[in-house]
Amino acid sequence: MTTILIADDHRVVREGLRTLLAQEPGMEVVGEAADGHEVVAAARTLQPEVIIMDIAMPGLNGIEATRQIVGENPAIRVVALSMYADRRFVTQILRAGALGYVLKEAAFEELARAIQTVVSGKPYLSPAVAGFVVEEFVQQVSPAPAKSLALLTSREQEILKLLAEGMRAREIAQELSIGQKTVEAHRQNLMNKLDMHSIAELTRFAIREGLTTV
Amino acid sequence: MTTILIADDHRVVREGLRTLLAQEPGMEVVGEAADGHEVVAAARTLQPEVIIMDIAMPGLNGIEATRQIVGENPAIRVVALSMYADRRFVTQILRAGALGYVLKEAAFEELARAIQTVVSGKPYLSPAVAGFVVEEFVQQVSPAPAKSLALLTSREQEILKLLAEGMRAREIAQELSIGQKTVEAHRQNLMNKLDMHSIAELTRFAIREGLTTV
DNA sequence: GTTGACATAGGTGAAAATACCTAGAAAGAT
DNA sequence: ATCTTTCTAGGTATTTTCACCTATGTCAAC
Repeated sequence: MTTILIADDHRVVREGLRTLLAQEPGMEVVGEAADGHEVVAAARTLQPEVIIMDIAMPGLNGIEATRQIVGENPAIRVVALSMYADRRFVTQILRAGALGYVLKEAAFEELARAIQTVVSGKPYLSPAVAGFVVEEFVQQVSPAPAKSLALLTSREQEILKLLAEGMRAREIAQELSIGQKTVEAHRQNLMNKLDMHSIAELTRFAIREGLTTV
Repeated sequence: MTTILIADDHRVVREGLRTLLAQEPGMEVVGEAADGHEVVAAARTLQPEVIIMDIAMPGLNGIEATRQIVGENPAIRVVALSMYADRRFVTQILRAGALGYVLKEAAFEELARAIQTVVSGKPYLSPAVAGFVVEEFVQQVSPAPAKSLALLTSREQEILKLLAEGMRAREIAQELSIGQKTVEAHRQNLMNKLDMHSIAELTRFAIREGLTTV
């Protein structure tokens, strides 16, 4: 019996997956988690064989959660379940220790196959993302270093969130009761840390990391 | 027997919902759709009593799809199933003709209750979003008019996509082999159409509308 | 055939973003 | 105790955004 932990911030999605998995012979859902911190804790106590991991979760995202979980117990197999066939997500979560990457556009049958594959220790990638891995292998492309929220201080995250919501430096300064120059300094610092150079990039990053929603 | 059509661009989510609904007595899933155009067509041929409608779908989004479907057949009850408790989404899709609004964070049991409620012609809103409607009722706030991609020309959509991906006006001009001033004019025009005033807002809009991904 | 929408592009000006610099106060770590 | 980090904020300069204006050629609609 393969024990499975489901991590996704949408309860309806968790319940749907749990019901589908209940119909798979040999698979048993032993727990659910709604954010990154929960899944790290649940992995520690439940010691599941497989974790189905959503990437976009509030708080700690799926990539960081995977890094921590696999760091603690490399025997746990993580299957990333993502909305996006984005090369950065694929490379980042694989480097963080995930063995599988399945798109939400895929059929459930593919997810089941991925689970069966990773329990035997072999990787499984959705066809649409397998190409990225091959490309990087062939081209010896050094993947973009993983940028994550963990690089930012809490104040910087706060500034980033407000920037991504469309506020100007002056407005943020008023909101937080600090000087406009201070906000600009924070913005510059976090841009340097993330190696980003425009509000558009910051906005996308903030959404990816769950700091704000679209 | 309540006939149900599921519209969501993620196949795993559709299958999960279908399985969960199959266990509800008196409910029958008669079809699925993966984007807005599909659901409009499916609604016409299948004539379901209820449509579970994801808001963020490629092509035609859930709000526009709802507007068209309810415009054709007001007897069809639409339950919006959304990731976001965003007041604009709530007001827009309700004005487009949806009767229900359920968050993906909600339990499946709540979705089932919403379906039962709307088949009897009564609205159902997740508690987290009901407040918006009450507020607008109380304050007599005129809701922000629905902004959609349909307002923009194809050239404007192209510019918007590139802006949202972090490119500057000068870079876009080079990319499209037109003048920087032209790009700026397009940007200004689409900002006026959408009543938005910053790159951050445009970026979020572009992601919401599926022009680009995070 | 005139009207209107669109893509193109130029001018002007204020505001904001981007990118550097320095620097002090406070808090935490080795 | 010293060092580092963080938050704070000021200076300076360049580039970009944002918000108006006008204007021309094209093309489809009426």
